Amino acid sequence: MAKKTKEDAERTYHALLDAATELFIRQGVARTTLGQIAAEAGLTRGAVYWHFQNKDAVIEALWLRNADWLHRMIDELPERIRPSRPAASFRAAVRQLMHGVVTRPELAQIIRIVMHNVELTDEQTELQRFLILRKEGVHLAMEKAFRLLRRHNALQATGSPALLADCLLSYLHGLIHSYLSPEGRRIDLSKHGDAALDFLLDSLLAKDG
Amino acid sequence: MAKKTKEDAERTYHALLDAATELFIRQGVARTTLGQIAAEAGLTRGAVYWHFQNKDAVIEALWLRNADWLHRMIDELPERIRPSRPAASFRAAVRQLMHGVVTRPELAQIIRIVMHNVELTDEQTELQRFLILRKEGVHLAMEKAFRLLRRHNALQATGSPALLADCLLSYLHGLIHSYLSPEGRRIDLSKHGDAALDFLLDSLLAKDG
DNA sequence: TAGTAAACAAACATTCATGAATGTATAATA
DNA sequence: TATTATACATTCATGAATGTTTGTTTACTA
Repeated sequence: MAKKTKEDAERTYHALLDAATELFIRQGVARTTLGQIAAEAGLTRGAVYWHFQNKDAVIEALWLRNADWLHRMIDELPERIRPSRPAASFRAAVRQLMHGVVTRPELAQIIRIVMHNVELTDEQTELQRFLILRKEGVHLAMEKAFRLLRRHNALQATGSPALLADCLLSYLHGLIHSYLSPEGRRIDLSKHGDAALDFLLDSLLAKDG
Repeated sequence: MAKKTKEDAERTYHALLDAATELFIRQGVARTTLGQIAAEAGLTRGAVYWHFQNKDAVIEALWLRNADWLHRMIDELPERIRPSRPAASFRAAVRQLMHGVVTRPELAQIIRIVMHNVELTDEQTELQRFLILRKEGVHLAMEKAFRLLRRHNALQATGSPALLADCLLSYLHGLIHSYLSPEGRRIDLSKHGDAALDFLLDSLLAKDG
């Protein structure tokens, strides 16, 4: 087929990512072929290989396109701790994070794919290294936030900032993992998310002035 | 090759499961072929197809072989709540659960494979249905435990037993997921597991006596 | 208005996994 | 001891996914 205008090409690019999202969630990454992705978008494998090197590159591109908001929020996390009410402002920021996962479908999709459909192995692929780098960034920001909270005497819990970050991130991971799971019975974060979060935050955070 | 004695066949069966475990963890389920599993065990694909229908059946068999202790522990959970000190006895039982994951390599392996290397999709495979059934059993036992705790006035948190079970299981899932992850920096449950657990349990449980 | 490069389609070669079918040697058994 | 079922190994046919290459059209650009 012919060359399209730059906007057409961009539309093709997004159409391929959207098609891949659908198929990955419906039938998994391993069972989805690049041919199926192309067909789902009304294109051929040539289009896929023009825009992406391989299947993993599709997932990487999906993350870059859909998870931008998440990384911005997490990077802002330390700055959002107000010296006047550090614990409350931090709690609000974490709530907003979780709320974003619930209300932003494009974010929920890529998180669901990465959580439920990407394998983690000892021998790491390039995609795995890419995702691990992002995770480390998330952890660094969270650890920094907990260091700040301690400096503000806003922590009730003992333990290193790294450990506290691990615990909160593990809990968030578990809650979101359950919420985004295709299984029948799963926690409804839009209703009980804040209450669930509080169970842990009440132990970690001190009560503000 | 020749027919082996019944014990030989059983040894072959376990050798295949062990080989599969190694490869699944090292290079993932999708990138592992049945031929590789056979070769790793010093056998051929014929042996694999004799003992298992397909790759998913290998994982199912692995779960049945390695996760038996886990299911027994979880099923016992409600009975282990002592009317004299309900909160403390429950906390001890949950700790023991997590401790089992840390100290039992065969359990850690299958949990790691199921957490990190089995895809969850909308269109469910037989393996997924199998795993979901086990998960539901786990949730039922945990919910029953929380109902008991409430009846014993051993709960500080409000919220339905189902929600509380969701929260604790999500937290456990997140902690174990991190601990069993192949990434570099991950929480060390053998050192900080109990402290991490307490952060949540202190909010959920009342103080005994 | 060439000419170049982008955006695909289509065909191809290759690899590779699967499943089935068949072969075979021996343990169990009657 | 003859027979049968077991526990594999071996071979083969099929299919499918991948990566690559080549062809074609057209949007830019100098």
